[in-house]
Amino acid sequence: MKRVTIADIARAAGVSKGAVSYALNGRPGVSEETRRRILAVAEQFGWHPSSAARALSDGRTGVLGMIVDRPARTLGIESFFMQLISGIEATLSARDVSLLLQVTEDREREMATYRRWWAQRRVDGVIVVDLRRDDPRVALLEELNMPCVVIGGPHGLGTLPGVWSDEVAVTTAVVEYLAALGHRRVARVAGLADLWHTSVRGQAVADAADRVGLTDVTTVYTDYTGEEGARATRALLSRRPSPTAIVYDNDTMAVAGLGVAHEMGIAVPQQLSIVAWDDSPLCQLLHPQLSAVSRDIAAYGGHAAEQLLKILDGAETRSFQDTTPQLIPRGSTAPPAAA
Amino acid sequence: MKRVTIADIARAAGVSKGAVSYALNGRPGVSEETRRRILAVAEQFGWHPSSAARALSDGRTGVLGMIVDRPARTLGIESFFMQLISGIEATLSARDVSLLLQVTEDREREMATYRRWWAQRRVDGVIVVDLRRDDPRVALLEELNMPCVVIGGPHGLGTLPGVWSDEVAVTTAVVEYLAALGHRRVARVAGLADLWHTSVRGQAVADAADRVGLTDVTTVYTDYTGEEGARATRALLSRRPSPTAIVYDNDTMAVAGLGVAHEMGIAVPQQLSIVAWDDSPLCQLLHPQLSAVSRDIAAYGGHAAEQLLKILDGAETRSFQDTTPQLIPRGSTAPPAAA
DNA sequence: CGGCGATGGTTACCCGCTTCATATGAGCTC
DNA sequence: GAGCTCATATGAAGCGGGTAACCATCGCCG
Repeated sequence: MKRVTIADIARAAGVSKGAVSYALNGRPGVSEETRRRILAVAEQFGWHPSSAARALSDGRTGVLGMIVDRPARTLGIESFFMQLISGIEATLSARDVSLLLQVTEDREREMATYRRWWAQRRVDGVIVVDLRRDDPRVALLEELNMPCVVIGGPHGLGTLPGVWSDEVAVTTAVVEYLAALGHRRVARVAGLADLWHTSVRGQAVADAADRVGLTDVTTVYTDYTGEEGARATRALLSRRPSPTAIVYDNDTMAVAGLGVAHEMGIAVPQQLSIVAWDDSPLCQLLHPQLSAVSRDIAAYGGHAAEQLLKILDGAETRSFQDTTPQLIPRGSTAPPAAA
Repeated sequence: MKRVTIADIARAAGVSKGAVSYALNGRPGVSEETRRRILAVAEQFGWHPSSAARALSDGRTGVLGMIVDRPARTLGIESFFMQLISGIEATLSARDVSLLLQVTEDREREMATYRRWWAQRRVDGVIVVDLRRDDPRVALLEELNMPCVVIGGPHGLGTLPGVWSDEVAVTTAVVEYLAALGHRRVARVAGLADLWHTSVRGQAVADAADRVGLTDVTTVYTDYTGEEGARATRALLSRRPSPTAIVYDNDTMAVAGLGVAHEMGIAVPQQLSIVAWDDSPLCQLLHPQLSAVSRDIAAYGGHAAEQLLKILDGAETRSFQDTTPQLIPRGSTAPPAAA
């Protein structure tokens, strides 16, 4: 079954291929009446221009790429990416741009994919996630001169544009809040040590702790899984003296931590306060409900997509600061039991 | 900065464009020595053939599409899709095929996108999820004659190939297990009523209940969110007599249900047994750990991708039955308290 | 009435790759 | 050495659009 092409439309409308192209793309060169006739015929045939032919001719594919480099095991448990993706999609689909997604467990492969995608002109640009310290992808993308937006920053971006939020501000707010409640021994169950935002939060915690006079701040690094969150929590709660508050870098680990507290007979929030990073519906389903740092992840993705589209439209590459995440206190935080 | 094309490679290697093409694609027509020389030059230039030009010429894009039509709100909470996607990717990336993803909240838009993708030749085929009863997408894809694989079945597929597992068998096993424990009043908090697998499970529950002599089986339909799972649980546990066991169609709702039981002072598993559908690490982080129906979702996605690739390679369209999900009993199921 | 600028439309070439038809020449056979 | 076959390589035609350059009308003005 032969497929419909621009030539078929031209023939059916009694005009040349060129006229069809002009009509379709809203360019001058055809009268309003002819344009309408052509569009009607196209509609009737259900014709859309071949993306390959169009891409070949004008060099644009209408596709953005995104590579997620996390083990499958940790991907499923985090709602972050799915929310991010739906935010990106909401922006893109309004402009008929599509998202090419790659999931890999290998950083070399991710780099190779950027190279290949660009060499093949498979995408117009990419959205980069999980910015790391000394991230080799930054240099690669600069070298390739490939349009992109990094979700993360403002540090470690090189000359690349980023979309980021003020992690320092909210981290400080969390520490100050816990200090104000009376906590003096606070721990943090962090995520992957070499992600930029992990170290930004770490630095902010240290600075804020200094300022409010917390001297006993412990950090444990994990891979974001519930297992490691549980293990870290057990270790922390087995110390003497043990922390009276723990901040988790994602909700899964916070849930696991709550479970461990139950298991060890430690009452939350009476004996232990818990704060989850990245709020999710899950945080409100538990007892007690988890105090959490909340941000609109979908909007975040949407902004990144918008920035990238602007860049592709010729705008100067600029970074974008998103709204600052907010701490939402719920039932899992309270003043510590009298020492 | 002009980009490298096949002509540059041909010139540099001192051969014709045709020879480069043959060498690259492993076709006869060039000697081994020439082939090696050409490939070396290509490697050195970092050249990859333009996907657009290739697609235009041979009609294949090397891209598969997938559309997820769920509200963003419910997408994030379910690990299902992310796991599915990583499984699909694992299969695809081994063959340098990419996945085009669209997230929409609108069924009309999903249908329109299939039409557009196919008319534009943007994808070689699609993976279809969330099969519904009387699903209009089936007729559309049949009409378009667009290569596809449906995740779901074996019913309601029309002539389309599907990848599915024996939901009836595992559902029956769950009911029989609960009956064997001594439960007589069992409830099910189901997902979206018009999804095929929801009704398949419903029918299987009814049949099995009949067979083992459970007469009191209630089903409540939800949108998979924790909120609705909690609400449904509250309603069920407020009845007199109330069910002694509840089966949930996803893990999020099971977690919510556990929370409600806590809230109402109902002991799990002593007074209420809970079974979650689709196991996840989360199920093991709670106390008690949730008994769950487990399946390898990533493998499921991988199989779907494989089937579709086979079809694209000219294989006859055939359905594929995946391994049957297994019930994994944990701490949330026990014999009911003596009535 | 000739010349001029709009307006509306056509033609032909280009984008980068695959592939078919064709050419060249080496190695054989009779 | 003429005639074949086989292996290797080239040239050119298309794939389906975009667009620059060109052409035909027509109305208008001097």
